[in-house]
Amino acid sequence: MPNKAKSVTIFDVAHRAGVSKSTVSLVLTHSNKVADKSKQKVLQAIDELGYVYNRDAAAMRSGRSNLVVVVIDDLTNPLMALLAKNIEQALSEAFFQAIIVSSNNSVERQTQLINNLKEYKVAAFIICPVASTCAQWLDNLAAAYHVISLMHEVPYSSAPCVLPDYTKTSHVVTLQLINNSPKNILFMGDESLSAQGLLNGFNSACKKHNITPEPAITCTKNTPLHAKQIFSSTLLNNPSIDAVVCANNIIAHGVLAGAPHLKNNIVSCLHIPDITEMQPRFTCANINTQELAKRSILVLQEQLQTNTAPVKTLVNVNLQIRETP
Amino acid sequence: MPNKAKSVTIFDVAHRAGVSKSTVSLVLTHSNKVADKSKQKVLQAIDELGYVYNRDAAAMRSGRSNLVVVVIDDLTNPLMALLAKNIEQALSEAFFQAIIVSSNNSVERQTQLINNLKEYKVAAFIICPVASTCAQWLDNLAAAYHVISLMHEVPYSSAPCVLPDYTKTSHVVTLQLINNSPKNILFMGDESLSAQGLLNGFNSACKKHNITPEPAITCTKNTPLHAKQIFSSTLLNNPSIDAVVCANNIIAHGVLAGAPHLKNNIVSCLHIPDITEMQPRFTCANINTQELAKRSILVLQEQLQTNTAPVKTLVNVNLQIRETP
DNA sequence: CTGAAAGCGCTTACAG
DNA sequence: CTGAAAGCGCTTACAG
Repeated sequence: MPNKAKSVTIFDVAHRAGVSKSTVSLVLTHSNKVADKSKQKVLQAIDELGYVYNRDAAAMRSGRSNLVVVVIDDLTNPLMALLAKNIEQALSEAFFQAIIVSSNNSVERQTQLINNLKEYKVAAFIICPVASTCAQWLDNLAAAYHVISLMHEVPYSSAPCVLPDYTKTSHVVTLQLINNSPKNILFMGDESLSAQGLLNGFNSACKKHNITPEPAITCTKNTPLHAKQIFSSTLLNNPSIDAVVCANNIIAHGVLAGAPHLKNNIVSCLHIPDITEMQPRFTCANINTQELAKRSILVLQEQLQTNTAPVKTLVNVNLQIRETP
Repeated sequence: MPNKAKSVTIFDVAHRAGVSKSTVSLVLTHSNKVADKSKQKVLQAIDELGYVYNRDAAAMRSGRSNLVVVVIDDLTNPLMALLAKNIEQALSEAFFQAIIVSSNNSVERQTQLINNLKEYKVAAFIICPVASTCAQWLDNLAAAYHVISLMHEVPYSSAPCVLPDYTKTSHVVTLQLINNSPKNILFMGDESLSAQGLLNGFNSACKKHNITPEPAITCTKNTPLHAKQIFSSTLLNNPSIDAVVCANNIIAHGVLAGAPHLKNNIVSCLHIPDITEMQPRFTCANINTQELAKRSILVLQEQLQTNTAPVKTLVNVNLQIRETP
């Protein structure tokens, strides 16, 4: 039962309203150089005919579009899903239409998606780049399209980016942990583009207290089970570890499962929302996805209006201390 | 730094390849009535010029499109995020481009989104309808566009739908619980469109064993905290309740928190993936999102090719019994 | 198998 | 403030 009578065009509207096509077009583009009386007639005709605006035709003619592609690295990560939702909302308030797609942490899929979407007229790409994104590739894209890198920064790329202050995140979380006077403290990162920032903040916090941390460890898979296995075997080789800073609460849960006796000495940098959790189980830093979304749109609008130099926007995070159970 | 030299068109390609526009168009639309030699010349010219196909122009002229809008009710529900990912993948394999948007469980937002997206040329709408969706509205939409209702069925709507077998889900889960010979069994539903199906399966399982269940309860908010509060007060009024069938594991976690002594008598119908969970904590039924995605695409393709009568597709679920801890 | 021509539904100067 | 005309980049019959 598809598009029947899809043939209502501005010509029909103009005819019915007793004005010219141009006038209808001016009404549709919210121009102010149209008489109020004509405008009312046009709006009424639109209503009576059930006319729907054809944005493809408009975009083709004008060279402009209100479509913004949002490439999420992993929709099944609840933090990224929340971010996607907030971005969509913020775009909508700025009169853009979001197109959300997921690259599933695959650089090939990321490339393919963007190449596919280049074939449609879009105003910009907001990308949460996957780990192995090439800086050259991103810069080439940014040379031809409006691009914003969100949540992660591709090293040595000059594309504008908006992200949480990861270094501060791990710094404050680590300082909080050091209050417990641990002896041997370990950082467990993940494979995301932001792991380095987290490690830096961790190291600087240790240095501040003249602590030499254990050699940092990376979880290749972001699951509690994997984190548990990795941590358990690390603990076997180095039983003196008595405190752990984890990149996120997924990893923290795995570490806790592998070493329940450390439960007061495990903290998490990024808090990923967890549906069955009734209250945060680890001291962590709260990522403000709403603020990230808002900032991205501001940067985007600035880019669209004036071709300004790319900027790096760091969004603040707030320490959230676990209430002792 | 936007679209510069965006002016490469099939005319330029045709010129460079030494053929006509028509020939280039035929190559682009994968027609088989073009000589191999010409095809190679065209492909080479495309490559050399960095030509990118303009699908908006093509869609406008041909009246066809490969864009499929996927309206998710709540992206922050991990089960729906997973479904979105699988739908996108399945669409991609069928040479469609998915556009994912989230209605955030708001019927106004759902309407607004779809009205906005009607202004672009799209091939179909795949909608996970929110609770208060009006059947008349959906039927009107389905009269003008290709529409598939996914995960939820709007009562009395005649739009084709693809969903898990909710009635069977709660039925098998309840039967499993009845094995523990509980005395007073309660159903706790949510406010989704699928709650009725779950309740039916629950009731039929009770009836089969000549059990009269307690009056069912509905959680107005899908959070463990709310479920805990609701259940705790229910238990105060009716302390004899000793078994609970929950609509999903979010609710089940709340119930468990409110009544830890019932831990072996709490089951969950729908399993919503939970990032920090290492293994399922409740006996539940597994929803196969991949199968749901695949089925949706099959129904969609059938609709597009032949305007067949709308069908209702129920996808099977598998009981997953919790291992006793 | 290829070329010339018309047209999809808009916007945009440009005259009136 | 309004109208007639050109054109955005394609596809589609229709002749050759």
